[in-house]
Order: sequence, then C-alpha cells, then structure tokens
Amino acid sequence: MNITKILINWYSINKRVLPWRKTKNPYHIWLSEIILQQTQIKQGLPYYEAFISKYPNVLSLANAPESEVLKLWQGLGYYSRARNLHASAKYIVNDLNQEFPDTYKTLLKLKGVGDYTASAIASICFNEPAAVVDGNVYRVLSRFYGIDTPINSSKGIKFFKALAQDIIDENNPGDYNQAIMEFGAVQCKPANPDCNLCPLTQDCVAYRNNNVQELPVKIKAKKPQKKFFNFLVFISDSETTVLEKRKGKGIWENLYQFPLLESDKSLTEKSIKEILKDYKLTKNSSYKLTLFNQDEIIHKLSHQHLYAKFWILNVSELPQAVTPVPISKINDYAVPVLIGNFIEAFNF
DNA sequence: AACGCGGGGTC
DNA sequence: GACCCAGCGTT
Repeated sequence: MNITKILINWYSINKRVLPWRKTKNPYHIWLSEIILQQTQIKQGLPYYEAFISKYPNVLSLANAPESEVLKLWQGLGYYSRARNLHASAKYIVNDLNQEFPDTYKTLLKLKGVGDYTASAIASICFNEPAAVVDGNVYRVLSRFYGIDTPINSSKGIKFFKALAQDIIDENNPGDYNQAIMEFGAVQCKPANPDCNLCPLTQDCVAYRNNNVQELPVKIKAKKPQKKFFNFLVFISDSETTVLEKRKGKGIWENLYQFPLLESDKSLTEKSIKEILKDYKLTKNSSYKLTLFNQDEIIHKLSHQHLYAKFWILNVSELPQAVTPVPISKINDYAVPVLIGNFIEAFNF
C-alpha cells in the first residue's frame, strides 16, 4: 500500500471527533481554518464554538462591528486574523452577493487566506485536489522521504508543496489533506513519536536512517527582543479610567490598552513622575502614584519579551482631551492578555 | 528572502 | 530555554 492510502485508512480509524468535521459548509470550514492558523485545536476550539454561536453565517459576521469581533477573538493572538476575517466577510456580502468563493483561485482573494487555507477550503468543501502544506505536512513528508531541505526556505516551501500535490488522492482530496495533518498531529509528533505503532515505518526513510528526531530541518528564528512597558492606570474620583486604541502596524493593532510609556530599560517612580509633569493632569495637579507590581510582569511573545509595570494613578479628574471610560465598562473592550490579566488581578 | 505577528503548550 | 502549533501579509 502507498502512503496516500495508508494515511486515509489511518485517518478513517483514528480521526478525532471535531465540530468542523461534521460539515462542509464553507463558512464554517473557513472560520475553523482561520482560527487554527498557528493555533492548536485545544486552544482554538472554544473560540470556534463562540464564533459559530454569535455569528451563525457570513452575513451576521459582516454586520458586526470590528470591535465586537476583536472582543470575541480576545486571547487568541495574531489579531490580524480577526480583522481580516471580518473584512473578508464584508467582501463576501458586499461584492459577492453572499456567495462563498468555491475555487482555490478565488478563495485566495480573501484577506487572511493564503495557499494553505485556500487549499483546505477548496478540497474539503468543493473537492478540488489542492494539497495543503502546514507544519504537520512538513514533518510527515520530510521524515517519510528523508528530506533535509529547510522547510522555511523558499526552496523547501516549493518542494514540499509539489511533493504533497504529487501524493494527493485526487478523488478524495479533503480526506487526504485532513488525514496527513491529523497523522502529523497525533502520530508523527514533533517530539518522541511512537514509531513502534506507526503504519508507515516500512518505507519511512527517517525511520530507516534513525534520524526521525532530526527532521524536519528549519532555519532558526532570531531571539526575541526585550521591551519595557509602563502602563498608566488612571482612576478618577468619578470611577473612570483611560483606554487608548492601538494604532499602526505593531502588535495588538486595534486592541485597547492603558496609556503606555515604552522605554529601552526599566523606569523608576522618579522618572515616571518626571514624565507626568508634562501631562498637566488635573486642575490642581495633585495625584497619587502607586506601582501595582513590584516585580516586572514578564509577558513572553514569539518575537518580544515584554517587561511590564502597571502604575496606578489616582486623580481627581482625568486629563483633558481623553475620552473617559467608566470602570464598569472596562470589560467591553478588546484587550491583550497582558492587560486582561492585570484587570482581573487588580479587581478595581 | 526575511521579518513581524500572540498566546499556550511540550519537553 | 528551545521548539512547536491546520500561516499570512508586508517589505
């Protein structure tokens, strides 16, 4: 038996029961695929349920405000996925008359849908033989065929896509695609795969060469940068605070945070007070400054390590030119996990 | 071709 | 600490 048939057989026996495996509704499949980009099933599953429940179809998603979509996405990370999901829903409703794209080529026109996601939707929903290549597929193919071309080089990306396309089951592309991914997730795992109960060992080159653990090869990422974040948590006598919407291209675009002082190194109370002189805080310029966390909170992201301090700033009135947020409404705003954890811990 | 983008998980 | 996860868009 060849690898294609073995994988499909294995999948028919071993596949996990998941809500998006009960449907071919392209809206549902699309939503699941966006949520699962760079995200494990365990983490994404509750978000899928919440989105299906709140937005049962593409029209309801398109009609929602972006702020509400981001709030529902809160905690999942890679927030451009939520913004692009929402923008694409509007595109489908406004430009495509609510008709979901049904080919690899037209699916690619959706923001946030690249080669992987277009192939997944086209194959699962529309039976188009487009091979998916995700982290699982790279691992299974690099080991089975013994290929040490780096999977994140342009050469590797092309090579593995062509290889996957070569072995796809043209008559059953959706099941084949899901089979090889599920196999990578459950059997051919990154660390300590149990090759003793693997149905592919007969022809697995890495198994024969005893270098399963060395594959796939990946060009190493550079180390994350350190950044120092000082948040100013205003609390006025009338129980209001200040949140600002993050703009620009960096992390957490369009999410909310307390006013931020970013620096190259840790700021002291003295330097915070120095900066506050320029704020013209209140009519009588009196305030009380308290550091909430004596030790910096270290928030680790893939590309940055954030060292955060939350400064509580009790004032009689908020500064001019800010929109006050009633503290009672603070949980209506989409915030990064770092901010959300603080709000929960501080308990206002 | 290289980089930025989150947060949770394993080993 | 290193690495991974149903990747994508930008430069």
